[in-house]
Amino acid sequence: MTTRTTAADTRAGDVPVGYDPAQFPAFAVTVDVVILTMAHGELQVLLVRRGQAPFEGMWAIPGGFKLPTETLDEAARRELAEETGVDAAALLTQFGAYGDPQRDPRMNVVTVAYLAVLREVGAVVAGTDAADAALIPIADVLDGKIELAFDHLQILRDAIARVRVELEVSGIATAFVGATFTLAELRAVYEAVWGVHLDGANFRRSIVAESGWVIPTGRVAQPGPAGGKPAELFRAGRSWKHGGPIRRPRRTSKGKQS
Amino acid sequence: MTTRTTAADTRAGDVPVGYDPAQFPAFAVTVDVVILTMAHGELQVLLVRRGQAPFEGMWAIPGGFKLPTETLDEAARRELAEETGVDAAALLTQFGAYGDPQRDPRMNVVTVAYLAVLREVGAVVAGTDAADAALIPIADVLDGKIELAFDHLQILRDAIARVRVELEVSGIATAFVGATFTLAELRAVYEAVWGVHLDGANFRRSIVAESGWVIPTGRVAQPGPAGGKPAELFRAGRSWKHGGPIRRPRRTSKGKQS
DNA sequence: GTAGTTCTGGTCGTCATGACCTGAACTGTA
DNA sequence: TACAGTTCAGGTCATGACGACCAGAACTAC
Repeated sequence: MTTRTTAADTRAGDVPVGYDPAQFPAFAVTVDVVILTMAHGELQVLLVRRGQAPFEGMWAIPGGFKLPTETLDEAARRELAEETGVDAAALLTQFGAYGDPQRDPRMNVVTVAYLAVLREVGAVVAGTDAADAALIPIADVLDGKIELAFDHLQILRDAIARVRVELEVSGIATAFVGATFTLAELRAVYEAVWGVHLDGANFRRSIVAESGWVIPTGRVAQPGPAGGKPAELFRAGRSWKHGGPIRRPRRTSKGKQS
Repeated sequence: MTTRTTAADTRAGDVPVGYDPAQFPAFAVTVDVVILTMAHGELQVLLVRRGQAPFEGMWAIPGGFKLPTETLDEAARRELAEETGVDAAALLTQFGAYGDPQRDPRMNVVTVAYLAVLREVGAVVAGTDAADAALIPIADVLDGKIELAFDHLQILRDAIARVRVELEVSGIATAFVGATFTLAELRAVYEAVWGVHLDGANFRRSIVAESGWVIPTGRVAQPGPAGGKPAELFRAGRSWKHGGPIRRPRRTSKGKQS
């Protein structure tokens, strides 16, 4: 705070108006989008397979360069649209930036990571080259069965940690399900992300007590192949930006555990 | 996901090995560190006064350029040490990246923002040029009494939102207080950050119930000028990275409200 | 028709928590 | 020294949230 001598010490604000861009360290800036979805009762991530070195043939999180004319959020939105066809800025949550000089062996690239939670990515992926992109269960990645390029394993880990918190503080859960959904579907989201078992009856009690969070549509869903009483259909109520309906249990309830 | 034509569509991974750096949009990357502390019962932020255009004379969050040889975390650590003399990577939490093309009128700068929670920044600040840096109550900034340069108001808002969550999910609270502290001091942190009133007796009950979170030292603190029974002194126990001791009350308890 | 399944609504007991109270231990002042 | 004021420590009490569990309703499959 006293004297600043090296270029590194120069504060951004101290740059003179007529600056020389080459005078400051330049970086490539990319945006990576971790696209999560629920499929077959599991949390899955959309990955693309790399066709070139380095890490050729390995899976990676989709992403691309930020343009000088767009914000980071806009870049993430563009990337999400390119990968899935979904154009929805509201679903994107920035959760981290990664700038290790060695993270890309070719050049010094800083990446900003976004989290996108979608329903039904499967149909979109199927429409593209299947060898190029696929939904992978996150368990397979975290277990090391699927190896990721660059530092993308760390990015994915951070994304999952973030969505776990987000589920509690913002209640992003309804983004995983469709426009209308049953409480069992919604509960499956919490169970898969948190890795806990939640009692259906208690879950219902908590959700409906959080007034306005979900809104009954009056219609009921088709029962599954196993039968059972048809479930009420709900739609998302109050925006999930303003607090979650239930809290992650501290003492884990009995039953399956992640 | 099908065909990629524009340069913007090119994925980072698709860059050939023998690349030309000028071929990709280059950005300056800076790291800004929001340094928060408690003083006079208020949450305060360390700000520096700008000496040059643009935004000359306005207050700004301290920061500087990332070097090509360091990670973002290292850059933040270096900046924190430069501003406060404190060298502690553990206190730094990355919470956001900002890349609006217009955020700096001179050049296209992407900044990565870090949160640092310290005790007793006052002594450090007093040792430097007082006109250059100062602790400002966040209320004065949020109220608009103090105007910030660039998009630093938004960055500060995000920092505060983050520390509120962090207090609950990671229990960063002990970073605000000294090596030893009373429960009243610790409680004041929660009250200031969350803007709620917490009953002292209930607070004690919750904290000591979270076994291992704080550890009694056996010593007692000097009572304040108003007297009162001397308070037990505690030290931080289990690392605050692994969950918080108390939860933010949902239904606000009666008393002062932020 | 029966068994199996799922959803809905309910009870019950436990535990967390907010509100409150009392005594202990200190300060400053009369 | 006596006393008022303050803070801390420990307790009680009532309410409410929540986990565990049960029973009936409504469906599918055999």
